[in-house]
Amino acid sequence: MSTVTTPAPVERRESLDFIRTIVKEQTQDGRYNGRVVTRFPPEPNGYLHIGHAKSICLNFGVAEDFGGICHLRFDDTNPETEDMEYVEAIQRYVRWLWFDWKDKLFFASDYYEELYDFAERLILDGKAYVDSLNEEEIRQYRGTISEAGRPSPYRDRSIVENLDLFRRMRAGEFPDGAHVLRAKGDLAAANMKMRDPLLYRIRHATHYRTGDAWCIYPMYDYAHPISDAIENVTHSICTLEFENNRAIYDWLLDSLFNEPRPHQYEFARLVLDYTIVSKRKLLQLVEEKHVKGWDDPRMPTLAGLRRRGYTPEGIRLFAQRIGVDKTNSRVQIDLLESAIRDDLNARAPRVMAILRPLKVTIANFPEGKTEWLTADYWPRDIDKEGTRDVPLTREIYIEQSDFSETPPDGWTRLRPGGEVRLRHGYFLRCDEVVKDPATGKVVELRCTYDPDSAGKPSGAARKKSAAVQWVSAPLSIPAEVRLYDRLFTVPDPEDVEPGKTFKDYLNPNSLEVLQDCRLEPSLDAAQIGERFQFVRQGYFIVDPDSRPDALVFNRTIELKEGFQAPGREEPAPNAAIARSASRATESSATPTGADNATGSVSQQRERARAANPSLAQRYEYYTNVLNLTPEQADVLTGDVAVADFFDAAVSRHANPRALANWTANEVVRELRGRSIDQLPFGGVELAELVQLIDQQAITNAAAKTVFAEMLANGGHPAAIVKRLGLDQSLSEADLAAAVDQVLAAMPAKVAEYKGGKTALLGMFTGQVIKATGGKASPQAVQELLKQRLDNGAN
RNA sequence: UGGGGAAUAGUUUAAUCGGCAGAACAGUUGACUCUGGAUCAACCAGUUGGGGUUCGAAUCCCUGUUCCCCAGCCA
Repeated sequence: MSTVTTPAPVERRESLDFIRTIVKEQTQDGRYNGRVVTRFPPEPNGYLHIGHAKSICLNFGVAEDFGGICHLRFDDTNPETEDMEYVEAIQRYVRWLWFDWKDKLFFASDYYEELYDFAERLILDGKAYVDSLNEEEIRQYRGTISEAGRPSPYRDRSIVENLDLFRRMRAGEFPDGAHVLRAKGDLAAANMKMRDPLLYRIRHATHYRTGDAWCIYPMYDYAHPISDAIENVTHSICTLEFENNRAIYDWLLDSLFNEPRPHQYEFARLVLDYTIVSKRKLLQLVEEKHVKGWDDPRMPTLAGLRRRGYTPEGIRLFAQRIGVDKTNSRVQIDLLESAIRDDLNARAPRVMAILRPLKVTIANFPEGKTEWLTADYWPRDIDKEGTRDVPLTREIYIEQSDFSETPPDGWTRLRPGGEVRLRHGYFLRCDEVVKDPATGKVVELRCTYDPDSAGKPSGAARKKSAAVQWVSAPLSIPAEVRLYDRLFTVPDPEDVEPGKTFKDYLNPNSLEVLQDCRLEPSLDAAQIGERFQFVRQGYFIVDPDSRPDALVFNRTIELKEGFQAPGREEPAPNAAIARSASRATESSATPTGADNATGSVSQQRERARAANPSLAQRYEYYTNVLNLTPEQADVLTGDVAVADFFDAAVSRHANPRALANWTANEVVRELRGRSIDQLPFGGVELAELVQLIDQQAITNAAAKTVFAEMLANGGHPAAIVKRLGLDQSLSEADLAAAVDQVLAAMPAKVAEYKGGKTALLGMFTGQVIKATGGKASPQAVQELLKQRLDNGAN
């Protein structure tokens, strides 16, 4: 049997994630002429892990979905940490996931010359300078999050001097740290990243690709955006912690390139329960021998997962199912495991293996006889065919856990005097239990089989007994089987108690090696990397440690447990405890009632009133005389222009309450940064609109339409109403017709409504109002709808 | 404490214009089964709190709360 070697089709999500939504819009509006170019930009200084898999699936997946391409670019701008070994490993695992970068393999180090030229151009444009402060001084000068930075004394060097210095930096005239190239950003920027970010530093180090050709190296914030632009990337997708860096990204590309240029979008990185992905910590696990290496099957590296037996398809399925969003989240391990099982279920042939053997002698089976029974590789529900023969002999092994002297309720396996089916074979009855007199441990079962029961239905009496796996004692083959459990005992190993480290949460039982396992003989020729389901136990893969006649299997994952045998040790009981504990911590934070508003926006308005007595007076007037709520008055008096707008409205139409609502809710929302007097209409026009509502000349819904029109093009409400034909001239007959038409068009929904789903009334209402062009009044519509629907008249 | 982000079932996520809160995983129950698997069916369960606008709010307005990121010559 060999495992399938083409990617299985992966299920699709029905809706687009926010990145794909953006890409779709932009391909449709032609911004990039329909081009979609993404990139996966690893730094070759470590191994890929499950978190990278999410990013790979996103970047390559988006390209695939929109007929574009994803570049594989190594972001190798730090000579001290990078290595060719990682470059190769990374390529290997991207390919393993079945992704293809075609001929688009790039290295930032190939752009060093170009990058350098752009830097000179920035200098020439007066946008970058050589700073000669040392590292500590630069930190000092940068300020903190609450205080602005100060300009470096070297910030105003002349272009000529900057150019000269920068060229000499390149020429190797200075030692490490003597100078850096910095962008002229904004030292007072609240975004720390914009306080004159470093572009180049001096490093007399040998680069794994460029050797000693360079002694200045670009920083990520400089190299990354320009590399994207050089490659004509359209969508540069990265994780959330780079959100602040986007300001540099945009600043740099706007300085150097024209639209359409690349743009950066950020998504939330994967955080998986019971897993760490920090390079430093992973390295520590390897170096301190908590695991056997980078590809230890307990490691979250792609190397580890592969060796464990996880499939690329399963991992892609997992990525598909967790989706992409900007919410920081923790994914339960079940989601991953379930995806892997789903994939393996359809592709791993079933075989019989005994992990913890219990000897069974079948008393009525002739000594020396071997009966070959035909066994299917696949269960009925899998659409695949294939069989092999398994030998039955007088002495066999079954799983220790399939026998119990004192079984609990609901036990379907073997018990003294009880029966089970030998899978693919006969029924077996346990007649006698043989124990070690010294320990009292069960060492053998004496049984008899029913020679007439092979291949026949179990019958009612035997229906609820299990069908257990077994192997011939003399004809089975030995194997080592390695059982893995989660590496950590807590969901979040990085969330450590004081005085502890993540290593204190290592699961001591994460690996269990079974030496005395017995496999059915068909497994004799199993190849490294082949996957099987050991019936009723889980999915297993042949480990590279295997030698001829000394097979080693890794348990990829257990089958979903439908029944937990009592007495069987649960390896990670702390899991449930830890989980409920973490939940308790989460919910222990009880919201406290807010006394005084301290939000910055409300503070600004308060400050405005404090600074301007006229606003303060108006606040009093609005609350005391016009009877507005404090909240309304607050919003209206935070800005003179807004208050003026409102006053103008009130003087035109004396309904302060309604005008306040419109101003505070609808008008303010549309400002979005601009001042209220930049709107194409004023308070007077708003008042005219409200007056039309008050006079019942138009409905509220129609008023919203008019408002949108005023917003777009200005104009007088009455004129717009006329132009749009929104006068409330809907006759009762017209309304009734609209209602009937809507109901007739949706018989299924009507039935649902009558079945009790009254929430549909809103939907019907909306439909009718739309059908009448906003002319119908909601109250009238709903009254009529209820009449029609509740009378049950058909 | 400044700036930037994010809050929808236990978990990960959907929800065109303001109009039916929909899935998957987990859990529970049942059917089926020569895997206590798979499959099928059903159930459980949700809009971060408080106000407001509206006939109608996850969605709009106001106001709280919580969480994440930023002060590397790392990426």
